[in-house]
Amino acid sequence: MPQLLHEEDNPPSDDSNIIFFSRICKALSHPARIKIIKHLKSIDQCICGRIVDMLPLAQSTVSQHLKCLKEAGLIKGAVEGQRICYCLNNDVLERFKKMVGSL
Amino acid sequence: MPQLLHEEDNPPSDDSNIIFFSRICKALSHPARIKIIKHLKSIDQCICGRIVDMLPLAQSTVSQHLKCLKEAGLIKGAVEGQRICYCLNNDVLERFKKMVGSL
DNA sequence: ATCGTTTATCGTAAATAAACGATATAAGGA
DNA sequence: TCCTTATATCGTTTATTTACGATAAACGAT
Repeated sequence: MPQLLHEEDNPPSDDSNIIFFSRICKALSHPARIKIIKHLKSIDQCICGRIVDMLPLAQSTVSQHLKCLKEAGLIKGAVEGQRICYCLNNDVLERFKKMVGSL
Repeated sequence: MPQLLHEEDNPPSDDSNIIFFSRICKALSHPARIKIIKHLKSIDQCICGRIVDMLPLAQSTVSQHLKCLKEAGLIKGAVEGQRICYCLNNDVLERFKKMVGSL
């Protein structure tokens, strides 16, 4: 019987781990984005507008940073009526921490 | 008696911690540089030329990546006659790991 | 003194990132 | 329906990154 290939069956290769890791690092390579992560950590979740208020940057710039974090998988955004509520994606954060630990 | 100000006396501000952290992340935001770090971790120290051999990149490009890691403080290079011997800077690496832990 | 080896730096081209204002979109309230 | 609010996206400018080949600098060996 031929073996079925499911993504979950194959542990990520060393190389794809490194790619994952470098992507997270890139997402965290800007002070504004680190501040966003720390803020979300401290208050659990946050409306986009509060994040804009927190940072000395234009709304469009903050939106760009949020997109960057979202694309890296570090945060998730949930629509709440008119607003977007952001929170950390702890799975990704934990995977990242583990990999840093093994540095 | 006026208090003398030594750098070491002032714990780094939140902000300068964030700057430090973002710099390290930027240094680790490229797969080649992560490979260099992992390699140095696994063999403790390494002549520049071996690192060049390890990576599918031109010598000048690798030299640039090494410079980037050195400027971030992650590695140190020691002249050994004609060659340069690179090794990790564990102090910086440990400080980074601690900060990741507190994410 | 010259030659080969090793590494760093320079110059440059192409790609990506960061910032902004302007504009689009979507939801809620009048 | 129209207006306001909240957020995302577009278009643009400027700066930075990545990669390379060519060249320079330092050293050891001949």
